[in-house]
Amino acid sequence: MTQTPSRKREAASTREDILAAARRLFTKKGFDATGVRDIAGEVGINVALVNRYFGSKEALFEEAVIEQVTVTHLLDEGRDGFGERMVRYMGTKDLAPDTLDQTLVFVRSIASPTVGSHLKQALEDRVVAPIADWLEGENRQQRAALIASEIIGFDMLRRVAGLSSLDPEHIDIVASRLGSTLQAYVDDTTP
Amino acid sequence: MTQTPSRKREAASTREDILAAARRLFTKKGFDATGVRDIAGEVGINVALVNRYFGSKEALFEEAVIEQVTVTHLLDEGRDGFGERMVRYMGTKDLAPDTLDQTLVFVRSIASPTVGSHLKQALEDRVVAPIADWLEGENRQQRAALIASEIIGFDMLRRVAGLSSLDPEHIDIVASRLGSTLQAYVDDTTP
DNA sequence: AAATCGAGTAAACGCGTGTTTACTTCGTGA
DNA sequence: TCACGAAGTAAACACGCGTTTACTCGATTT
Repeated sequence: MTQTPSRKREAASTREDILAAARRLFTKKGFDATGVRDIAGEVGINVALVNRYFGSKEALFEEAVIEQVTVTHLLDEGRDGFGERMVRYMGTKDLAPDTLDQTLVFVRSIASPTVGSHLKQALEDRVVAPIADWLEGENRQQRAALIASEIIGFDMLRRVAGLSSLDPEHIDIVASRLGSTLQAYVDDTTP
Repeated sequence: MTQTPSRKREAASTREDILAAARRLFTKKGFDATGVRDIAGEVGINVALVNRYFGSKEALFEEAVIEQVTVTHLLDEGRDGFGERMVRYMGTKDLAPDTLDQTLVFVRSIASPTVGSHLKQALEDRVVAPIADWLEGENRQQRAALIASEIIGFDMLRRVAGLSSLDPEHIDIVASRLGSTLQAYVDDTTP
């Protein structure tokens, strides 16, 4: 009668495995619908290790998700052609990503009594504020908020709600329209 | 020792009270974060009555929320000036409504394993499809999906995420920009 | 006035959750 | 080599959930 064989016994890589599994599951099902036993099961470890390494499920979410929230990499390519580039990027993303996906985890966890407020703060500090700084002209705060809202709204309806009219096969129609909408916010030209 | 005084003893109005409390709480906290004991507590009745009148929490959600989803009343005033009118309507809604609020309940329950799929279906059948029928010209499905995504995205960031840059005091800036964006989708004029 | 039937209550059931405690197992340095 | 500390496990804890069962109460009906 062999016991369940114990694991690699390497704290650092186990920690990373937990983080990776947490990102995958939090993205797929959101914070509340993801159990610590789900995470431990994916990694192949005992439940207690999650709390041992991260203190709590909430703290794990903080490190696995919140600390990773960023948007600067999307702004690096400059303001020219931002709209269409962004829509094509967002509009062809995989429906079932196996890594952290910021939009999905945001939409699927924003209602959580536990981590919802953390996500709101991260959106404000790490998404909208950097976009506002990146813009030029007047009303940057409002334009940045509108840019974020259109991108998140689009991604929510396409990938979370599963609207087939926004499938990648219609990317050209969507990219030309939503793309120029976003570009108008970037360039500060009311259409 | 007086027992807890029993209620009015009127089935029809009790049922309505449960429906009203359910709409309020589902809107405020979403399906998963709302307990049947919360609902019963608001009405001032015993928990068992909820299942007695509605069968299950899920069936209660169906009757209290899903069956109420509609968008036609927003389309009645015609296509002229739709964009600005819609943004002003959405942009000045109360932050803490005490009745069913479609956007809030959608965003806060879309990740639910229980009712998420019902909400997706309702969005497709009772929101996007009627908008598409209401439009004229080409690519109605895509334009309708984009209209819905912008409105929901805006409302989500303003009222769920609480972005202060979208506060009613900035309604003029937002209405002129997002309003003309929406109008361009309605009129089928690429800006 | 007694019988009846439905509205409402109290209490428990079974299950799943995040977390904690006590234990075992293994690699390594004195 | 052997003890020590860390990595991992097993099992339970306390709690909240949706749901169900058995009961009480009260108004209406005959």
